[in-house]
Amino acid sequence: MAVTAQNAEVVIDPRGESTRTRILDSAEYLFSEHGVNGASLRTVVAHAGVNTAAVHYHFGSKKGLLEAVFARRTITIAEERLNLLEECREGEGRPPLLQQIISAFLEPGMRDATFARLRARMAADASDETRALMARYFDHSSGQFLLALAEALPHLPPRDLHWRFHFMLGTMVYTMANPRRIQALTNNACDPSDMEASLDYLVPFLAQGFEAAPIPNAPTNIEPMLKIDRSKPHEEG
Amino acid sequence: MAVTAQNAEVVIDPRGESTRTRILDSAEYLFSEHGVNGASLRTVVAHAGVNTAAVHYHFGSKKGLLEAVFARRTITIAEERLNLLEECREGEGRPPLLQQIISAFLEPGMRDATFARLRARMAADASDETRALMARYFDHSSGQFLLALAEALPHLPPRDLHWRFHFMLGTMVYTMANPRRIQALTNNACDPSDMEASLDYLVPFLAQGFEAAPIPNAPTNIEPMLKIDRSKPHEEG
DNA sequence: TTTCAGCTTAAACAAACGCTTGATTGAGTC
DNA sequence: GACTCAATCAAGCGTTTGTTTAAGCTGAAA
Repeated sequence: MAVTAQNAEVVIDPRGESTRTRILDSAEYLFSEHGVNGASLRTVVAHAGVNTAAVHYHFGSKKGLLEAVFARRTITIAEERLNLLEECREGEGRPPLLQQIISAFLEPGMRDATFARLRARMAADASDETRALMARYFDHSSGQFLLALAEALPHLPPRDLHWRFHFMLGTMVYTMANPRRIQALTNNACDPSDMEASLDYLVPFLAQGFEAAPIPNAPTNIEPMLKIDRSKPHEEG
Repeated sequence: MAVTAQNAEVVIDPRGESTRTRILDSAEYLFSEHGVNGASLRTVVAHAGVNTAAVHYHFGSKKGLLEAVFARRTITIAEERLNLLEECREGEGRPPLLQQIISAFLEPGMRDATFARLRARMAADASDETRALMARYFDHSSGQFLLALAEALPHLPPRDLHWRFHFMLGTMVYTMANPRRIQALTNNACDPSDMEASLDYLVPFLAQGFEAAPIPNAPTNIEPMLKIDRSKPHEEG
């Protein structure tokens, strides 16, 4: 617990640390609200109440700041995903239920609506750099969940499984990105910023989709293999 | 008919029209590749081989250029959607099949991969302006498809229907936006730029999801109504 | 008290941004 | 042949971008 503002300015280094986290908080908010290109460093430092050079002192560059924003939330998301997946396995029946796996994958990433929106923006920005950044932090847990899903759906060919995993990412990202659009479309009846309610509708929808029959005709060539089981969750850069 | 340049440069005004469409083509490509903020007017005019002032002469501003890019493709997409929906109704059984409706909704928007990517980018950019632009061009056809879906799924409460329609938009947009990510995840086995193959996997997945049982507990209040049936597909601005 | 690294500051840098200007071109009209 | 006018051009407008500089401040160690 910490006290703030007028009195004590929290625990550790009251100067450096508060500036750092204030920059991170402001950047996370403004990047998610206006996009990384759309939010300038000057608006970030104005929002954080710090100097322009502080960004470059602490993070080196705007790109470094983005990676720091991303890393701060992503590492815990990936950890919580794997923890929840572990709980699924320990639960009642040995092969975990499909809905449990899906929920374990989605829930940690949807708790924080602000960061979720930033992720959605970055997912839409298909540049090589951004894709590499996201892959670096998410590929491991994605691979683990592909394994778990394959276990829960043993009859499903890997090709179909991969497509449907991709579709699941899409619904998740879009729901995170666009709370307002569905609200407008439904006269404010559906509120995706209520993440719990979103999951109530999203998880059964996805589970049902995953359980659809495989697509019969293989148009071109043979099925691919799963590409997974790299031991390190991510590596610093 | 007019003749120009070396031989014949096609039909109408050989000066104005080719410049206009060259700007539109370059802007569509560069906006979709680097984002609207990420692609400057200077790179657009350099790619198009025209002068900077030509953009402002023909489109007024960068925002006007974006809207022109958007309008050119969107109007035909909305038309083709409604045509395909009409064909669904005329087909065999009177109540059109769920998969037919979904396919009619998705297919026209996924033919052009470049513009599809731009749409995905704009969908992730949740600014009021962008959302208003997309709503202006798409709300009518979306409303019609919500009606058709409600007809095909008479047992499904509107609330569930709206959520699932939202999820459908998500998978569509994400699949359009991120061809490379699923390719990397599956060792190039899944290629979303092959739109026909994408649809083969996407439509049954979504149809199955739509047919899931309704979510039982209504957490807060009463179901909303459908908000549709505005006669004009869009109005110029 | 002096020293010194850690951190913050105001000010400025070159480059890139969207947009405007005034002159120039060339086909159509009288 | 003079005139009109949409269309294009080179050049530059003022502003904002990410980044750097050099000086100043602060709190703890010596």
